Amino acid sequence: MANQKRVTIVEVARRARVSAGTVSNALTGKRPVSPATRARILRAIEELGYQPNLLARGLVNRRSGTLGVVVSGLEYYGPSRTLVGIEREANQLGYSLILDLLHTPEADNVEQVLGILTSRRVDGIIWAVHEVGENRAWLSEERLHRLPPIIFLTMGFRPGVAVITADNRQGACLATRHLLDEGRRRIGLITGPLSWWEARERQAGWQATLEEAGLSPDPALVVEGDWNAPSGEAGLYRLLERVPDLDAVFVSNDQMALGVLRAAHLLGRRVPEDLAVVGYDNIPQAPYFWPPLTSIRQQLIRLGSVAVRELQKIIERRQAGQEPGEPVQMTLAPELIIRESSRAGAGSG
Amino acid sequence: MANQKRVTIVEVARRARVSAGTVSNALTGKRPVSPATRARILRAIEELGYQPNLLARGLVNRRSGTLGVVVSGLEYYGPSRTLVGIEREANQLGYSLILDLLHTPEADNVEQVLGILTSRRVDGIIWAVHEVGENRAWLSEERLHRLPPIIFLTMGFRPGVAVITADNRQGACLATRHLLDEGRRRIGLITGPLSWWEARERQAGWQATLEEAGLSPDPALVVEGDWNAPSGEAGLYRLLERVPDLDAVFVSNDQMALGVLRAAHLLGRRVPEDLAVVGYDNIPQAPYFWPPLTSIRQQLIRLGSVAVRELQKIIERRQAGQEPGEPVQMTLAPELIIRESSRAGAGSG
DNA sequence: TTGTAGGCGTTATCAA
DNA sequence: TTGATAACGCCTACAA
Repeated sequence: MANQKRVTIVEVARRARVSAGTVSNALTGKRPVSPATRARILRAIEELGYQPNLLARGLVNRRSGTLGVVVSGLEYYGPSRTLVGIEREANQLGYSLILDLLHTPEADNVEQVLGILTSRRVDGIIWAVHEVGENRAWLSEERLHRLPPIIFLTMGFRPGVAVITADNRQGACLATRHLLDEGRRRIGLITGPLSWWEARERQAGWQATLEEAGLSPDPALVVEGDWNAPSGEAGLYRLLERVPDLDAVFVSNDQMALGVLRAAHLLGRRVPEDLAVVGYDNIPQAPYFWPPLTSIRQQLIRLGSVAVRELQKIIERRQAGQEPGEPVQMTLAPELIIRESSRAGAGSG
Repeated sequence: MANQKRVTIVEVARRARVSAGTVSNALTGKRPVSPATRARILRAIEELGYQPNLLARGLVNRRSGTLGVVVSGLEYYGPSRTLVGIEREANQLGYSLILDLLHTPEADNVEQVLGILTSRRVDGIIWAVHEVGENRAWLSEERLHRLPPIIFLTMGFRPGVAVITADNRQGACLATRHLLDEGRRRIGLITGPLSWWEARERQAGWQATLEEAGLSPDPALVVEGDWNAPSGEAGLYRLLERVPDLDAVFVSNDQMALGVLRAAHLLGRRVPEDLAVVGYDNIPQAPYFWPPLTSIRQQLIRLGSVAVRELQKIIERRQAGQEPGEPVQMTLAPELIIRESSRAGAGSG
């Protein structure tokens, strides 16, 4: 296994009795090759078990055929869905993915991650890290200039930056309006940590919808959670202390909503009769909560695939030496999934 | 931005008034460089914003510094945890990850995936695809020989193949023994699809434990599910038809257990008084099920990190031209997490 | 349609 | 300790 000559394009060429360049042409199709020689070449490749070296290829072409993907919160449902969408589309377009995880969205090793991706000469970057606190501080026009094309997921729009995101505000509107339509009037809100952009967006949607309906978004109706179930449970206790006649809660994710359901159960408040509950994310378990949970579905897989396609456009434009043009800023519509936890007529059967 | 000369190691060298080789040595530390010149070099790097080109480096070193990771079922809890562990450790050891997803474990594009990873010259591969049906048919000694070092997760041991896996059989033993200890005697089983190795292992653990206790693992006690909640729900109905005095179920994952809990609820069977339930995986929602679900925790993050470390050992050995030696075959111990769904004394409060 | 020469950005070898 | 020089494996002019 050791003294085998490494099989390169030159070996293939030798075997097929052509030059290396011709093999290259046969492989990439960038220049015509006669059927006869192509056949010889393919046979040689087959016999030798030749595999082109993409490192070498990338070196000369100055494009690696890779995309850097930076993700946080992969342990949650949302990010992993998005990653699936990214991978699928990237694969489709012939890119490989170089994956980097930030173990917390506030991670301080951003420069290190960017450095590695740059050194690996990725053709583009997808930044799928939740916008939290100051974790976009590094994002300056100057910094972007020294980076490959990059597209951001899940953050607010800002000039000069390509952003694609699910419409969180709209999702919250759908949820809140639904509760209003069901005749609820004292609608509480359990948010995610307000340092998170998404949490603030969802709060804004709730607030706007209430105001539109002529109701006051009383601060007493709002409790800040931490995305996890225990904070949802605690949140409902707090809310009911302050607002005993609460008749609905919009909870910023399903995980916390699960805590809310438990609290309601323990307090003997019937859901939905006494208290309607709507979550967010529509995780796979939601239909099996007790009662089944109304929630907001986001097009997360689609988010991922759209991001890749848009990124590719940017890459190609830059490759062609064209001006970047106005960066995409796109928003994907959410969808309300109604289940028993908020349905007027629903009993607990 | 166009007529800027690309900043390579040669540019740095020119600016620091040394040769390219010296810059390389300063960077890699493979050969000594005098403090003075090193300082000049570092300054030049700084001023130029130089980023080494890892493609070129990989080409000459014949090691890319990347690991290929092939995963299926990323939408589930387990695989994404494992991936987190892999990424963390890989990062630690200085590897980048090239990610490939199989959208179904029976995927037929295995050769394509292997081809890409080989072409990208990954230093090693982690195959984190569930063993299902014939999806290991490609795995032959001959095939392995033409591949970079590779380590498999989640499959049965076989000679000559490096495998690291959570101990599914042991997990099932823990679950079943716990139910026996709680005084249960008619213990049903809802399995995953039996084409899955893990499902069979868990069944084997259940069966062995029953036999050990002198009980018969009556086939009537077994129903095959599909890992999803509806099949768990349907499974309990079927089970109770056949075995009306069933007093416990071991369910092969938490998702199906969620369905079981719903079925029990709808039938008015109290959990755990009438029916004890144990799941598998210990997903984050499990403590918030109603009642909170007893489950089996697997060390999935650890599985990932151990896999990377073991893979590195193999890589280094091969790099050093040593014989591969006996491949690792390691099993990680699971842990029983007891909650109300199976606790004797537990009421539903 | 095919061959030849040169270069992509690094590192390793051999001198100095 | 440092500097030339030759690979690494592939692609692209340019020439034939």
